[in-house]
Amino acid sequence: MSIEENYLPQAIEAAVQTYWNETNAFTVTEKPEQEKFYCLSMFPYPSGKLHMGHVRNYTLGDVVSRYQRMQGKNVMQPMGWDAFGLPAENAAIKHNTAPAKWTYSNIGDMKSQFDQLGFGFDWSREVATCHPEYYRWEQWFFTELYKKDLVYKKTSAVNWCPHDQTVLANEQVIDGCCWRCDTAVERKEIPQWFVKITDYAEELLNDLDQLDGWPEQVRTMQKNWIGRSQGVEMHFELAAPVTDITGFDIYTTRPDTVMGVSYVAIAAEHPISVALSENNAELAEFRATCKVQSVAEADMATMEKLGFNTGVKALHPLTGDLVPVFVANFVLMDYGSGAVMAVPGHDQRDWEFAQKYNIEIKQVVDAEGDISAAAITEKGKLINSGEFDGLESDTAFDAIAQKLEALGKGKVKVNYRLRDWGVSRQRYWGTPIPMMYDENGAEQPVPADQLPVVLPEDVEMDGVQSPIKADPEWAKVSVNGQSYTRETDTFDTFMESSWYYARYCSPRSDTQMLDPKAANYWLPVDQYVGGIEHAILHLLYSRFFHKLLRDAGLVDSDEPFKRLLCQGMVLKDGAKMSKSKGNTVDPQALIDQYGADTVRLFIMFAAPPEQSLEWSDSGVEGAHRFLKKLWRIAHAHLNAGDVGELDAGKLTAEHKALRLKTHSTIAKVSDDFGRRQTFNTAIAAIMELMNEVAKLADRETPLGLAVEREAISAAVQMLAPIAPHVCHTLWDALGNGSTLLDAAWPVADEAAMTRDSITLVVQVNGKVRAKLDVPADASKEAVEALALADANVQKHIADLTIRKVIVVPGRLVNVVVG
RNA sequence: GGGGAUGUGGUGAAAUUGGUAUACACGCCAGAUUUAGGUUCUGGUGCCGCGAGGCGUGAGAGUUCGAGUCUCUCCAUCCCCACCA
Repeated sequence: MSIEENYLPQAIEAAVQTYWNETNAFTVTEKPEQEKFYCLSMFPYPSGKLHMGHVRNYTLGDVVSRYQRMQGKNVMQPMGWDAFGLPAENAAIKHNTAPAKWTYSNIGDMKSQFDQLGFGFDWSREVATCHPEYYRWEQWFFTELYKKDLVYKKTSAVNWCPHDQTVLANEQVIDGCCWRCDTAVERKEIPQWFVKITDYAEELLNDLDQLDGWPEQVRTMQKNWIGRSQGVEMHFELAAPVTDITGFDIYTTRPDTVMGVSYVAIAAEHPISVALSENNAELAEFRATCKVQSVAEADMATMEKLGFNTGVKALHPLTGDLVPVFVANFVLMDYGSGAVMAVPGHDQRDWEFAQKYNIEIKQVVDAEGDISAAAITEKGKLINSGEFDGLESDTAFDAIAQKLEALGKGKVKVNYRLRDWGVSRQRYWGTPIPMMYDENGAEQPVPADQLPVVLPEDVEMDGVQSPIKADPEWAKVSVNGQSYTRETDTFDTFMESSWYYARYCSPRSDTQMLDPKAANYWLPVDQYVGGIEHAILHLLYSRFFHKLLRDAGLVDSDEPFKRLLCQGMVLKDGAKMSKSKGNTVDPQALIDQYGADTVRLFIMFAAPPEQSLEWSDSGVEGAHRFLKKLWRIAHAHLNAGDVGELDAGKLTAEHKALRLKTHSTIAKVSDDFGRRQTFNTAIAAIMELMNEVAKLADRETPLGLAVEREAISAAVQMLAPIAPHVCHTLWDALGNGSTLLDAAWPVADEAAMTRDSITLVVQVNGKVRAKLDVPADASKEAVEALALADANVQKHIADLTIRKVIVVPGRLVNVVVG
């Protein structure tokens, strides 16, 4: 088959995409006898058009998918839409439309761009999280979790704008004010639904060790987020009861310092603080100032530490000494028990607080440091601690814990930083929470046969209140003759994205959430690709959901994602591409100008996947130039004459050299694709190979053309996952028909890679003084003799004494003189 | 405050197990082809030096025959978490 002389990407790409389309090239089914490979890229939020970050993400996933398919695997690469979320509401208000309409229109646009980029998605498995067929199963699962007591309702603090009468997400609070009306944001306590992720904290932490296909960085971030700490919970009695409260618990990780306690601090929302403020206007005012502080301000840590001395005293659990009780703005109600023991001698924050409020600073641990200048936070030997004197901190931890336990005043306790997952959002564009309330306000899950609770799509947005909250009729429901009121909050959109990877295995099932047979064939995901910004939340919630699905008998694995690749950002002029910075590059314009293959090639070539990628227009030109060169070489080759048999016995030195390059390139590229996932170096190696092909002198003889054919074929196959359209066309032209997708990945021929001689570097005292061609099988002694015989080496040895000669076979000789 | 990443030519980057630092590409310079622009091809391109040679991977020390790579102390940039008791 002949090809056009010029590389015309638009025509080629349209034709190849039509071929894939007509042959359903990426539709897959379970084939138990074939090894499967599930390659998943994080589904996008349908925000409008594709940006470069999307292109990078999905090109990576597509390259891995196509490579694995050429390894003979049954590859599933699905795609869908993370369709619920706040931006749709804002866009709907701005464009005076409904969120659903805006979302579906964006999905159409983005899908067409995906097709233009040549991504091999199995569209028969497409899901959109805003479809009732999808979210009904999430609602069903939530009611199942409710029955298992893994879901509960609790009053919890949110950011509240008193002017707009609405809840704000953390990112909508700007400098403590509402992003929309600039009113100061308050903390408000409202009832919300929670899922008990803390029940799985231990397993989520321990199973991180299994995830050896995950970046260490992500595992560390999750570990820190879960934040396991081992400490002691201990009880303090109040000297006199406050209303009916006689005492309280504190949590500490340093029970060894307990003899240094000189005050205790409780949170502003602590029951004792609440009770005392009833009759104490000053305290009530202090609590109010704490309340104004936003829940999410990043500068909380540096905020001034304020305390209020309540005048109330508590009894030290071991000495019985009276210690003052402070209400402090830095104590968090929802960590530990909302109260802390303060040891100014050995905790810097307590030390500063004690300085400020003139509280005694006792030293009870002997370690390096000056207690009059700063707290001594190092561990050491206990002093001034009565019966515990002389014990090391770690031993003292156990001794003091035992003593407290014996006295019934404390016990060892593990605490997690991780909190239960609050899933209620007071917004419209999300999955309705499938709960309802009777006349008495008692909660009840919506029965399975009443699901889904459908979110109305034809609505008008007023910009303040959710349409399902604004319409009193929507919430009215009658079940078995009983009247109920529906929950009008919707789920956090992380709920939908926590299980979509599993739904892809049986996306059309309308009788169950997952078909376990399909799910257990495809799961776990073999390769997950997405942004590092999801390192904690999405990936932790998905891991949690997978364990919930497992415990519901729907999947039989413990973890959802075997191998994880987090791609870096796309930068321009050193900054992340973003609309607000005005430094974006529109992928569509590039596809129109150069074709999808050039865009894909550049983005894979410019940097390794996990590093940030600096955009360069001239770099794109370079990628395009390479594809043109590949085309030109192939075109010339096809017009050069008949290709003969590749008879290894008749090869010239030039032929052998090119075959050596071809097969060592195959070996390198295979390793780069499979093990290292460094596609940039793989492309560089293929470029080197083509540079060698271009220099080939014998392009007339059948044997020379056979050697060239071998090199070009290998290059086309290895480049196929990255630039699939041009490679499909060239592969066809080389006489293979439309078989590239399933063409077996080339295998390096060891015989072609054997060298007769190798170049050896000779150093004198670590400096290169000569390069020698030596027979590949030369002995160490022979190599050493050859190296020492070299004139330039001799010159540098001169009359110095040879102390040592180091021979690294195949690499170098280092002569040490002195 | 805690955790992590990164730092190499004019630029993006490579060097995988401690063994020739700068592969591949961009840019630039020179030449060839072309009426010209574009395209394509060839050669050159870390710094100092006429040269022999010397220097060179953020800075400084250390281990080693040998360090971009390992250890320690700094510096800079970026990211994440952050009053977590």
